[in-house]
Amino acid sequence: MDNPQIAAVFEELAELLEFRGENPFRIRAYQNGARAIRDLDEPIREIAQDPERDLSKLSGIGKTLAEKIGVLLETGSLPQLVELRESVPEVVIAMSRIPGLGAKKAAKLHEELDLNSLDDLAAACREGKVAAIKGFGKKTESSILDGLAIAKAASERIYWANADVIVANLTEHMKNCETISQMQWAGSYRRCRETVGDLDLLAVASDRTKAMDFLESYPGRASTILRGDTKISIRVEKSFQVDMRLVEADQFGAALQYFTGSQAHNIHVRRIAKEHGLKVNEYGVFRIDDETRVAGTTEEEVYASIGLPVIAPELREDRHEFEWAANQTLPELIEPAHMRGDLHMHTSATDGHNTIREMADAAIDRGLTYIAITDHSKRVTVAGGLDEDRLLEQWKIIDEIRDEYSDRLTIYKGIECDILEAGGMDLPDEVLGQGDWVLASVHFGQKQPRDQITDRILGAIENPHVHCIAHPTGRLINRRDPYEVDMDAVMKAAKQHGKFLELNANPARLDLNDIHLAAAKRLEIPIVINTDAHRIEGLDVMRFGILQARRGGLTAADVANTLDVESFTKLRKNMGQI
DNA sequence: GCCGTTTTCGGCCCGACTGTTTTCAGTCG
Repeated sequence: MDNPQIAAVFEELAELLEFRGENPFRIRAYQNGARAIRDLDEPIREIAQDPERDLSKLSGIGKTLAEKIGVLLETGSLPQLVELRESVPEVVIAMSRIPGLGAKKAAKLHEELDLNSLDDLAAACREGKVAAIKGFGKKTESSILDGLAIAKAASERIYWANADVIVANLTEHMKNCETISQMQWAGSYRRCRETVGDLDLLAVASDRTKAMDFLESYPGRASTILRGDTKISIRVEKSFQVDMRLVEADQFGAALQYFTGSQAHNIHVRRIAKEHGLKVNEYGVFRIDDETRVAGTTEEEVYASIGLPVIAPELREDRHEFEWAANQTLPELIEPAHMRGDLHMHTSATDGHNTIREMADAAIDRGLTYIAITDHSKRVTVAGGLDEDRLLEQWKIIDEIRDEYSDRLTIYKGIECDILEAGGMDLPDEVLGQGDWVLASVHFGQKQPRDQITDRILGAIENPHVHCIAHPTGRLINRRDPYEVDMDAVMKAAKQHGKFLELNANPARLDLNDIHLAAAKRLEIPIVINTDAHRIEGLDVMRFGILQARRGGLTAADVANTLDVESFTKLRKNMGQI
């Protein structure tokens, strides 16, 4: 089992224990353990096998969890989990996913009414059986019915890029609200997570009622979920939740810090604050002994009050950021202005929509100084992939137009060559050897077992004509799981053979993920961030890749295509690629 | 279940909102 799989076991364990009414701190210990393992940038198996190291020394892992990890690594399962699964009916778990119902209420409903499905629950609500239970009432009953209707859509996290569009529209609307003097988006949107579950808007308003009315007048509003004195929640576009919190101007920094999260990061902030004799909440920072307020207007103040510099929102996951902040070693994260090249794009020769010249001109418009043209190889028949002859023909064209671009843009002769199902590359070595830049990628046989697909990718890495693995895990967020590939083995091989790994900037892909990126950084494997553009506008997704890189803690120095052409060439020479 | 320059026991972040309650539990973030 790998880190995510082990983390998933403890997450499920925590969830099931909640239904059993276990000690909430014990539940949280399992959740913390799961997070610690998921966030680890090295394989937990290696730590377990290293006689010099001790799993229980990891933060959040104690004696009990270390033992259970051992069992999982050895046997692949945990008897405790099997038992718990049998004791908690699936329908109870399904019920707890309905907004407003948690573990306690779901368990109570199941206990009082004989329910076998969500349909049974809906029927019970309509018959008034739910309202008759002690602790439940008419309103709960109707909100369960509402919740059932939207449960599926409401639980779906959307791509950051799509949330960004909603944010832009709502910002445009709210800008016209005269009573609001200050506003900012917080939450996972501000932390630039690859997906966003809801949006948090923070605002200072002289008239809160008017500000809430104004939000409710947003044309895209579908409904209002709740409205109190300081907080309102609405749904936009049928199901997506948007919260607005109204705070005083001198609380803005504390509120921004608080609502940006993550929850784990905030818990850590408050723990440090306690050690300083301080209490942090969304209204400010206060001395515990006499309630004196010491900070709150800006985020800088809040962090400074506990002796830390401001931490970039992308890093606020309680991974390494507190250690870095304390040591003054927070990374200077990569920014869009750092990018010089884009080494993965398609043209109308295969499934792209623009010509080489159009892509080149668009790249120049975007401030790039080098690109690689990387159309598909012949195996990708649906895309009209290039065979040997057509590829050599395309490279001849690139040779011909290179001179006229030479003072502005270097154009590399590239290919996105498929790694075949049975292993091996889709084009012969003597052809690949004539190009400048060879991406290798998996498009077929994605569901192969772990060993098989890992071997295919390792084979590509060992091929001297391959320079980079494109979209190394193949996942499509919310739509397709990653290959069962052993990423640790891929990274070690990439390091050993001097190959790049791609961070694919397409908002549906974004592989590598933040944990992979942190691991690559630790192993000093150079990353390239590529757009995989299929048309001119596709070049603009670069910024999504950069946000993902920031979440991995990458600086410009960790990303090879921030280098100018000369330095990039020098790096490749040092890696033995040319 | 985890953790420790006050602690190996006794804590564990903190508050808003809701619904069903007469003072609070559950849920959410």
